[in-house]
Amino acid sequence: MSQHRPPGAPERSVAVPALPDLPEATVARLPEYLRALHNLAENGHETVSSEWLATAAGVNSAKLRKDLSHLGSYGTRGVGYDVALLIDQIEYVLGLTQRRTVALVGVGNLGHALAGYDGFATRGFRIAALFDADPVRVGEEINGLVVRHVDELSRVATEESIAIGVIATPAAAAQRVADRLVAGGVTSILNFAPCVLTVPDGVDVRKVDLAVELQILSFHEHRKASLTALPAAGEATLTPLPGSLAATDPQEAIGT
Amino acid sequence: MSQHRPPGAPERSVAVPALPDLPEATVARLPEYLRALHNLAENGHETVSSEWLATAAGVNSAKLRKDLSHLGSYGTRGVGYDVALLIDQIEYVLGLTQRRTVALVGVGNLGHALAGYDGFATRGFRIAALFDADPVRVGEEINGLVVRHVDELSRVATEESIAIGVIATPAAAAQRVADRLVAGGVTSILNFAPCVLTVPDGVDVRKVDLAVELQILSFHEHRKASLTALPAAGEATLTPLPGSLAATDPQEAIGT
DNA sequence: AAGCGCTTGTGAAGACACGCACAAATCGCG
DNA sequence: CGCGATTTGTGCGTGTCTTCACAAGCGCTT
Ligand SMILES: NC(=O)c1ccc[n+]([C@@H]2O[C@H](COP(=O)([O-])OP(=O)(O)OC[C@H]3O[C@@H](n4cnc5c(N)ncnc54)[C@H](O)[C@@H]3O)[C@@H](O)[C@H]2O)c1
Ligand SMILES: NC(=O)c1ccc[n+]([C@@H]2O[C@H](COP(=O)([O-])OP(=O)(O)OC[C@H]3O[C@@H](n4cnc5c(N)ncnc54)[C@H](O)[C@@H]3O)[C@@H](O)[C@H]2O)c1
Repeated sequence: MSQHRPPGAPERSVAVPALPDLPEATVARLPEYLRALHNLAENGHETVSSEWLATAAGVNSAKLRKDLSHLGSYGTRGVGYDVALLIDQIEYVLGLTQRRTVALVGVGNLGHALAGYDGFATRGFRIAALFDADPVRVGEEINGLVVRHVDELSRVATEESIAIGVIATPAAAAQRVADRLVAGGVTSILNFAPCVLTVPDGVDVRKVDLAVELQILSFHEHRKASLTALPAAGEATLTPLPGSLAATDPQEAIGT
Repeated sequence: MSQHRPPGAPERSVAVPALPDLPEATVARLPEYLRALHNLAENGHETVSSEWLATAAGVNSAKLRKDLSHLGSYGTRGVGYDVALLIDQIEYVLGLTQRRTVALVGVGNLGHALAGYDGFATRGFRIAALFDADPVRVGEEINGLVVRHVDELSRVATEESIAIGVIATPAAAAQRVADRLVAGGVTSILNFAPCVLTVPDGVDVRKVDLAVELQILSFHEHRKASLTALPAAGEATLTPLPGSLAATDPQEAIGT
């Protein structure tokens, strides 16, 4: 995650937009803009105002304009943005002009759903390989791809130039899988297992955790309830230490 | 999302922590701490230092201490935090002392995986109902729950006091489903469909979009590549506007 | 060709988040 | 009983993100 730049490189201003240093918050919103733009393009719109696009993406219009201004000035005052041009710009910046290959590890419950998901293909990615450790699963064909054994992971990742690894194994196996991905030269990982991964510098990890999302929602539920029901002492029947709820997570302990 | 508090209420310091106003960033990290704490508890640890817990949760220790300090002072200087106590505190704040009921709408590819996921139960939630629009799917039994028709959604949501709705339908159907959830009194929604939902004030929506995550990773890949390969003009063979890549998303246009 | 309405791009201010660094507190030991 | 080792809780400087508000630019109309 080192954000340094070699001070020797004199920042030669090529004709290419040359990958400006986008704020991370902006990067996280660009995909949303892109999706909204594709919708507009399908509906035959050729231009769109920041107000419109912002609404479609669910953000403030000033924020959207500032985000887009970081890519360069591709809007026309008094008119708006050219939809097709903007799509190309954002896709270029996001690196979607070359379709990235994805390896999916862990073809269980969730993995099956992901393997069969058409959203990969339609949004710029290609699943190039599936892996699992279960001998029963290895060899199975899903969507035209044969599940390989995870022992082949590093080798295949290198051979097929896998760009992104998706981990859908139990948490206990996730770190091992991540290590193998890294060994295979993968520098981007999307982790669905509820655990923290340790990876070398230069490798990006993003995590999607269903339970985290639900618990955040739960907090707000709790808050809303305590605001409306406080005067009547509604939910405040606290039960300070109600034993232990749930706990025992089958997904083994932290191995450190 | 109105963050106001009635200025009349004199902030009576009850025995209950009384739901402090947590920064949103803190709320988003609490579930991660909770998971790490459960791991520690399973391994028999009774106390933990901020340093340890921070590492396990993948954050800076000062940040962790500040986060926890917002819940009140439950640590002991020179010793650390009592694991069991902290678990109870965080679960209380997150509103997990009462197990929240979840309704899952859209039992397709992804929905099946979610319905069969044990992470709901082990992390404080209970799936109370499944819904789908496809007559073939309605009636199917998954994990002891019968799939109901989505027309029953509002009614059942009210009857069963559903706290959280999870949307796993195609994007084109998501807004309609959200409307029905809201009509049934649901005030928290987790949306897996790639679209923006419009909901009344007081209803919280969180979105999980696989493609967004991948595209963010793609950006960083692109960036890493352009940094290392720039001097040799590696990937910089730009092809400024390479026609249109992919596009045509089968998931219908924005219905506004 | 000038005016007018519309929309972009951005300066500035405020809000929020982060992380260092240290004082205050606690424990264990001699 | 006092001291040193340890760890929490937090004040503060710094940087990032958001939002407002408006000047500058564009095209259309007259
Ligand atoms: N199912 C869901 O809806 C869901 C939702 C959110 C998160 N998750 C998380 O995703 C992960 C997978 O969930 P699931 O429900 O698919 O579990 P699962 O048990 O159905 O599937 C896990 C798969 O990983 C394989 N596996 C185990 N060890 C492996 C290894 N070392 N290398 C390669 N493959 C290995 C197993 O053979 C199995 O096929 C879990 O960490 C879970 O917590 C699941
Ligand atoms: N499959 C994945 O791995 C994956 C990953 C990320 C996001 N998603 C998103 O999740 C959603 C579901 O994906 P999927 O692969 O499960 O699709 P799917 O087509 O397999 O399942 C969709 C289900 O929703 C049902 N449905 C359709 N309209 C409905 C309505 N009005 N009310 C109730 N149910 C309705 C369908 O009958 C079907 O069973 C999509 O929006 C997809 O983009 C899927």
